[in-house]
Amino acid sequence: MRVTITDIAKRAKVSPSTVSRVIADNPRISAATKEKVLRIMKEMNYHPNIIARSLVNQTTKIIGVVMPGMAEQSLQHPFYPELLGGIASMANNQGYKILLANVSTVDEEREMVKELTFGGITEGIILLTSRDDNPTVDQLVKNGFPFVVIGRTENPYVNWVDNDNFLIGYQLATHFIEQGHQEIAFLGYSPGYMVTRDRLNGYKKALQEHNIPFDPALVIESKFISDNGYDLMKQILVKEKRPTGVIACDDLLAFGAIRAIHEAGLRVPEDIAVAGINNVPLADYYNPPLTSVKINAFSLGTKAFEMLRTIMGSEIQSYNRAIIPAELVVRSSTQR
Amino acid sequence: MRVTITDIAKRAKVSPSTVSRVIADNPRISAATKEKVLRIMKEMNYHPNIIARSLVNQTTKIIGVVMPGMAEQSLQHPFYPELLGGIASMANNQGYKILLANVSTVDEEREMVKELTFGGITEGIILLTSRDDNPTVDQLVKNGFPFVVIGRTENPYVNWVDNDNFLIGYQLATHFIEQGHQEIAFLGYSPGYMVTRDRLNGYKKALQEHNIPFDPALVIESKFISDNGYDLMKQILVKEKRPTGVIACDDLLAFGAIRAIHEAGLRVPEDIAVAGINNVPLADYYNPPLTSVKINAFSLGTKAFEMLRTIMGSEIQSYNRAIIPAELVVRSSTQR
DNA sequence: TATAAGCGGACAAACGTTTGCATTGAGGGT
DNA sequence: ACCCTCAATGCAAACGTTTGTCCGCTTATA
Repeated sequence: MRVTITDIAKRAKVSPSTVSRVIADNPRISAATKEKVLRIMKEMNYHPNIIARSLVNQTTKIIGVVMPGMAEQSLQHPFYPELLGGIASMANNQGYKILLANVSTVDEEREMVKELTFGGITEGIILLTSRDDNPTVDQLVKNGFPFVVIGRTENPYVNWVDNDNFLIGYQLATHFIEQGHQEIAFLGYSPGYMVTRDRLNGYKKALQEHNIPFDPALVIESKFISDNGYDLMKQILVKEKRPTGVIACDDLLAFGAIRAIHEAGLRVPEDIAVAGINNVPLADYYNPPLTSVKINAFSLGTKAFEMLRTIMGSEIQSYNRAIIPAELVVRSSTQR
Repeated sequence: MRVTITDIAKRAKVSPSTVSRVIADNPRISAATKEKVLRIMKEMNYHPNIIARSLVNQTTKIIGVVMPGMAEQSLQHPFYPELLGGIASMANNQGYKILLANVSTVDEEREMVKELTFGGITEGIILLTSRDDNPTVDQLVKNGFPFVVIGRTENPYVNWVDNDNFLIGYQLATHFIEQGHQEIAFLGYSPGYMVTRDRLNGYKKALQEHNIPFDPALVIESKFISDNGYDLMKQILVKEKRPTGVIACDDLLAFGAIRAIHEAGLRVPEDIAVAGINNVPLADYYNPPLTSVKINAFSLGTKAFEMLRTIMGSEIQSYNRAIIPAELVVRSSTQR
């Protein structure tokens, strides 16, 4: 049997309310009794029951983090844990805990979000998603629960945090063009994901600014992160018009692509230059070291939490967006 | 204002207890009222308050997962998220949620665990640790809270799940020896971590069985995962007696080592064979593809949860251990 | 017909807190 | 000596559930 506030009260010969006020450090309690109660609390190894406390003051100090398909390969990507780390570190600082919900299907996601919003256990939600047709988001908007999405969302009523993926695509393409490339493949476009769409658009913009015609044949679609770049790159290498540069939507894709290029007897960057996105730890150690874009996932996480706190704490409705700067990291894989 | 069970009761002209029993699908409620109440619940968009429920029946369906230094680089390692995914998927199936606690310091860990155990919010804890002098573990043992550690622990009163790291070291070394190697370096030994100690011992055993003298100079210490293998490998390459094989305690270390070897103008595996541990996704795509050991982190997670459930559900005290088999994956980096 | 049995539902206590308000007692001003 | 004030503490309601017990009604049994 756990020791409760009344046990303390009895032992200290005061009322439970007094004990409660001691815990809250209420100034109306005299120093003498405060000290006595505290001593007894130590003696009996008392710890307040968070559930009971939550019930009365309707606040749990818990936020929910909903991630898609943790069971799948996607979570093996270093991006997720770094993001999670950002959220967690900020949350910790402010005395919040994180309820982690991993969902595999859309239905599961909807059900989980429903439970988290109405169950009274979380005060706010951070949702990881980059698919743009997300019914969960609409649902959250509808019932006015505080939430922040990581990943740009077109629904105007949502608060989100993201990198500027358009700019990322633009900067990468510009970098290639400045290095003298004209035929630049775009690897890993995935129509359902806004991330890749934005990046592709940025890429197009850069081409346009330099009067390079856009060639749809150079865009290779894939199921976002999961597909491996090796196979995708092979698709490119068999084409008659071989590109001299490859922008991959993810470093892992880029690694696969480089391997395919090597196998074809070509060199990186001399024959084909390759860049990835996300700047995974290995990018720097790969052979050749891979040009990439540092996404600052950790900051993405801290910012998301900060935004969520703002929303939860404020009476006035508002819709916020935050852009976390990404930075191009040029390495040998794109430098002659 | 959230809609409560009494709101439903009023509207349905029944008592709150009846509504509660409808939710619990209690057979004492007639089909007619059950149907009526359910309809009204839908209409009013009712969802039970989990906090209140938890308070009365002393069960939250939440388990805590305590990870060290999420804020640090360690969590970027694919191992953690895969493990987390295993825990989460199993937890989800059984209607449990996960409270994620990331702690940066030992003090923080102790404080967090105290809160989780006494706060009444979690029913059990999974602790990730591989340091063997862990005061948190002793604390948990002392107050009899159900918990499982991921990582072998010497304290006899703890339940744990782990790979057989001794066997992993043994198998890797044997593999090298069978390939004709005699001078095999061991990269990434970290005295504070049982996992690397076990692996080193397995390695020694294999040497001994083949009458190869153990040479301490071939063991390169490092701060577990964080150090990069590139620098460590350089330390080896300057030595007069160059090994022909390298066992790295982690794939990331191995990648760095390979890079250093290449830079020194040597080839893998012809001049020096290299193997890692953990079998990260990239191991298969690296150049050359890296021999590694599949750790099955996902199973580690599911098993840990399963064990925790067993402990929580059982009255009788018992101390359980589980070994998740690891499997050697031989690739070109160690094959002539 | 009287009564036991059984069904469906209501009542109220309990879970461990917090908090507005009431109560008590001491001290000070008149 | 009286009242007022104020400080320190106690009382009890409330948060939203669950659940043991009791009650009234119907139906079957003797």
